[in-house]
Amino acid sequence: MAKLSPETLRERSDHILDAAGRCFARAGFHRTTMQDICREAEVSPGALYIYFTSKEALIAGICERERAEFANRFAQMPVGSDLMGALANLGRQFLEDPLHRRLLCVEVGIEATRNPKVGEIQKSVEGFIRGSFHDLFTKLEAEGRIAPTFDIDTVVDAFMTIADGMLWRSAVDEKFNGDVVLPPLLQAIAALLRPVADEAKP
Amino acid sequence: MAKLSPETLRERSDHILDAAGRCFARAGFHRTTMQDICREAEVSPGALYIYFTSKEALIAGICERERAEFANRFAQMPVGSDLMGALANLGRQFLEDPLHRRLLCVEVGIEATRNPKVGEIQKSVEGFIRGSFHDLFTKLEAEGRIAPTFDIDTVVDAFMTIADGMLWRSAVDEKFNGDVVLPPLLQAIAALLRPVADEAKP
DNA sequence: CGTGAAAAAGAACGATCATTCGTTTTTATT
DNA sequence: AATAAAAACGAATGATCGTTCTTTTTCACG
Repeated sequence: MAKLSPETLRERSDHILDAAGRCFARAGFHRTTMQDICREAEVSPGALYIYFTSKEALIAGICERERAEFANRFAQMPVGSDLMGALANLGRQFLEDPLHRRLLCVEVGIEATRNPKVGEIQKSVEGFIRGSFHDLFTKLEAEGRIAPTFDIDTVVDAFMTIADGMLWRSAVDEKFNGDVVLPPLLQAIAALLRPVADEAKP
Repeated sequence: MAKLSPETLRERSDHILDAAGRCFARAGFHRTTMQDICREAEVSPGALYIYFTSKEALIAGICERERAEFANRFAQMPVGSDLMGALANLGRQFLEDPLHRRLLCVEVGIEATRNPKVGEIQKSVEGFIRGSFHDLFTKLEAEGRIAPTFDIDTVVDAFMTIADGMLWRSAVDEKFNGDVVLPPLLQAIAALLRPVADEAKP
C-alpha cells in the first residue's frame, strides 16, 4: 500500500539531489560523505537510502539531471536573425548561473572518464549538444547565412572546444570575468563561422 | 650520519612521484589510495612516508613538478618569424604528450579550487604562463607584427581560454583529435591576434 | 669485515566512510 | 480514532584508508 504520493516522492528525491549537488560542487564527488549530504538535506541516512540505493546512484542522478537541464536550455535556443547575438546570449546565460552548477559540470566531465555509468550519461549529453549545433550550423550554411572555411563537423568541434574552455575557466579561475572574455571569444568564433555581411540586421 | 647520496634520494623521490602521477591521473586524487601508489612504485608504506610526509605532500609535489615542466616548455617557446606556426607547434607539443599528463593538469586545476596549498601553486603556474604570453603579445604588437582589436590583457584571457578548452577536451573527450581541431582553432586565434599580412615569411 | 645509523618493510592502529538494521514516527485508509 | 504499512531515524557495522611503529635490511665508514 503506497503511502506517499508520487509527487511528494519526486519532491523529496529532488530535494536530496539538490543537497547532493551543492555538496559535490563544494568538495567533489569523492570527498563528500553521505553524512555531508544527509546534513545538507536534513535527512537521515536511512531516509536517503530509500531514495538512492548508493552513492553511485546519487552521482548518476546528478548527471541525469544535468543532462535534462542542458538539453532543455539548448533546445530552446533562440535562432533569431542575429546569430552572433544569439550565441552571445547563450554564453551569458551559462555564465550567469551559479558557480556551483558550472563546477558540477566540470566534475561530471572528469568523473565520466573514470565511471562507466557516468561516462554513458555524459556521452549522451555531448551527443545532444553537438547534434544541436551541427543541425543549426548546417541549416545556416544552407541558407547562406554563414560561410565557414572548414566543414561543419570540424567547426562544431572547434566551437565546442572554445565553449568548454569558457566553462572550465569560469569554474576554475577565480579572476574569471565573462564580460571581458566573451567579446573577444565571439570575435574568434565569428572567424570560424564567418557570418555573411548582412547577417546582423536583415 | 647520512646514508644515501642526495642524488639517490632525489631519484627515489622522483620515482615515487612518477608512480603517484600515474595513479592520480588514472583514478583522481581522492580515489587513489596510498597502497595504490606503493604498489605502483614498488615501495612499502614505511619507505614512502620517508620521502613524503602525507598524501597532501604527494599532491603538492605533483603540482610543483607540473609547474616546473610547464614553465620550462613555455620558457623555451621558439618565437621565430612565423608566429602562427610557432603557436601551432606549441599546441601540437602539448597534445603529443601522454594523456595521463593532460588528465593530471585537469585534476590539478580542480583540486586547486578546493585545496589552498594546491591553489597557491596553481596560481603561480597560471601567473607564469599568462605573463609569458602577455610579454610575447606586447612585444609583437609593439613591433607591428600583430594588431589585435582588444587590449593585450583581454587577448591573453581569450587566448588562454581557448588553450584550456583544448587541454580539457583532449583530456576528457575520447574522440578528441588534435589534428582536426587545431587548424580551425588557429584560425580563431588569428582573428584575435590579427597578425599583419607579411608576418608569415618576412 | 664489523658496526651503527639510516632506510625499508609490512603488520597494526585508529579514524572515517558507505551502508544496514532494529526501532520509532508518520500517514493514507478504514 | 484505529491500524497497518511505508517512511524516517540514527546507532551500529564492517570495510577501507591514511598513517604509525616495530622489526629487519642495507650501506657508508672505521
